[in-house]
Amino acid sequence: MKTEFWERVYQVVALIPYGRVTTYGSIAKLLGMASGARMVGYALRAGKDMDLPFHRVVNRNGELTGKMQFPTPSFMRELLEAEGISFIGDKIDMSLHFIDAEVFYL
DNA sequence: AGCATGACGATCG
DNA sequence: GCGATCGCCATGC
Repeated sequence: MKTEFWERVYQVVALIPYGRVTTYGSIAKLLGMASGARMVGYALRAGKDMDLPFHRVVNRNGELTGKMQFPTPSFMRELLEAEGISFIGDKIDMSLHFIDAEVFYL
């Protein structure tokens, strides 16, 4: 990786609990970039070849905005449903599965 | 150095 | 509730 910021993003993603999801903004804030949510997504895209649960990171609205980056657009959702995550239409039921990055990252 | 781009987020009409 | 806009800031050309 080129920046430490990216490494930290990966570390946080790796700690997301099974069956839970967090947001780009939450991670960005945790890393000191409250308004750098885009950078988080950028970092994930750059490291999509790593073994990390990127599918557990969604935008604030629970949308799988990164599904296009997976082999197939439906793959991301399949992984999430396999973890017991429920959907409302095409979005994740945030009230049940969202967990702020600050909660699990120590 | 300048400009366009992006797995976002908040606001506004 | 939805689309248009703007702000954010690292990357890449």
